[in-house]
Amino acid sequence: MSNRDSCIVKHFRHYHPLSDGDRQLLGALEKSPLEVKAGDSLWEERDPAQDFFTLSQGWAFSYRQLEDGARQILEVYLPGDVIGLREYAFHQRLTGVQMIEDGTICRFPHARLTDIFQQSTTLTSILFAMASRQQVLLTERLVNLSRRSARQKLAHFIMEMYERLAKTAGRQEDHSIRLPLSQEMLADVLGLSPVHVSRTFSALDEEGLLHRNRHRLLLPDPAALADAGQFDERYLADSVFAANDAVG
Amino acid sequence: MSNRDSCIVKHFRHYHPLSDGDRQLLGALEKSPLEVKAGDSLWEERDPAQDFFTLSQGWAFSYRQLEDGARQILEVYLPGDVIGLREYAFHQRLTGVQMIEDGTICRFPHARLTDIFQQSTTLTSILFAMASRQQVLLTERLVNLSRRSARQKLAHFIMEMYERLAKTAGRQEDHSIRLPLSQEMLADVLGLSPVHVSRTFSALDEEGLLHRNRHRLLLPDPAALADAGQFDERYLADSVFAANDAVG
DNA sequence: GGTTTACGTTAACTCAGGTTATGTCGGCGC
DNA sequence: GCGCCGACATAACCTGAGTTAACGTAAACC
Repeated sequence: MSNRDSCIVKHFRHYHPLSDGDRQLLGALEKSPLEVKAGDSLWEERDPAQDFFTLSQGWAFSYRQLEDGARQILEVYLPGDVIGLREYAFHQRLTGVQMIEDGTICRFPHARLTDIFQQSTTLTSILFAMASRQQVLLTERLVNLSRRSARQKLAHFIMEMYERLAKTAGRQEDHSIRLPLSQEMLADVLGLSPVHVSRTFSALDEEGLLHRNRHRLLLPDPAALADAGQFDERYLADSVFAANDAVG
Repeated sequence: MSNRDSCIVKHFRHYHPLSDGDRQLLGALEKSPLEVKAGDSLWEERDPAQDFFTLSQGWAFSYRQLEDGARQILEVYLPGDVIGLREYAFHQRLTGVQMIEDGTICRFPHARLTDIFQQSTTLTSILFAMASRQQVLLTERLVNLSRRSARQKLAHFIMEMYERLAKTAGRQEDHSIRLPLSQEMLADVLGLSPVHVSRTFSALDEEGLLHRNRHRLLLPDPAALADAGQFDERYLADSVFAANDAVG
């Protein structure tokens, strides 16, 4: 509860109240926070997989590099997200992770997850809820990639970021968000070419659904943008309470 | 150990040896096996989410229905797979699930998962490994959908099924598999039109990479097909041992 | 045994988005 | 101020896959 709480503890508390024992257990498992720079790689594909990270500050993304040089960005991580759950059952990393901006991360050793399983049902439930949530985010991204037009893809992704940021960082009065992704990164998220991302941005801008100023995006009418992207926020419905119910 | 073991117990044992206590815990949680018909729906989007199923016999798939009528198939489940982990942290189903063939399923109440967390670290680890594996499968499908040509998509999906079937049902001498999906379903898996699935099948057939006879597929040279689909089986690397390491 | 129905095939045409190439703008070192 | 560099914009052209529609085929039903 004090401000000596680590970033891991803070994040887990965001999901569910923790007992002192839970807090100590989490604290004991983590190594000291690590400062990282924009562009730094947390790991690359095929690296040995032996820990998780929590992202305390800054943005990151995970990606797959294809044989033909294309890169697919799989997930964008915001402060508070846990990174690396995907590879729990694997010895090797299957995806790389890089920082988008300078930030702070906390290491969380893989092998000792069992300590948590043994000692705290609450923490176990939270971890399970996090894994569930990530699978749901990935599912939505998959649908977005396979079945929607460029216009819908972009509108949908921006709405997702808008809502996720609202939950962690609060909402701006002017309905604006800061999205520190280059158009090349957006293309790699959305499965488009950078050129077409630019075209699509211009189209949305002309329609008045979206205005850009460098990395700041203004959404004059979020509901209209959501509509343009077939965005249905149910998949972001906070996962805390369902997990709580199971615990309670 | 006896043939009185339920299908859930069988499946979990496939991941990791279970103590008698673990077996009893699993057995106590499940309801009786349920016979289901091809086309039966296990649930639909927006249904309340309160249990998992294990698939004992038959194939199933999960899907999302889009506003414009398109359907995206997210995952194909084979006998032994656990269905519904995705919605652990949600109150509502976000995807539907239907049977592809007649089969048998076992219900596994959602709310009581906590009993497992409290009583068995082994079972908890297995469940976590299953969730990790599903996220990895989904990741690969996402890459397949967003970054590969129709030819690569089809080749890749068939290779995935070939390898997954090899693990559960063993390998045929003639390198053939039974794939009970209509071309319409394949289209909905791969984000293609049924027409183009047909064209692509014909092209692979002419190249000698694949021969079809109704639902039976013959792969004269699996390595060549894998190559055509940029298929790298690392993402199917059996997840049991990594989880075991954590337990041990 | 003939009709129905579901599933697959083939061909002609269309179009969203990729590709390539060139242009613009803001920041930065000198 | 000048030139460089990275990020974005715009335009012309190309292509893979969607769409539509007509036709085959095979199990299924009376």
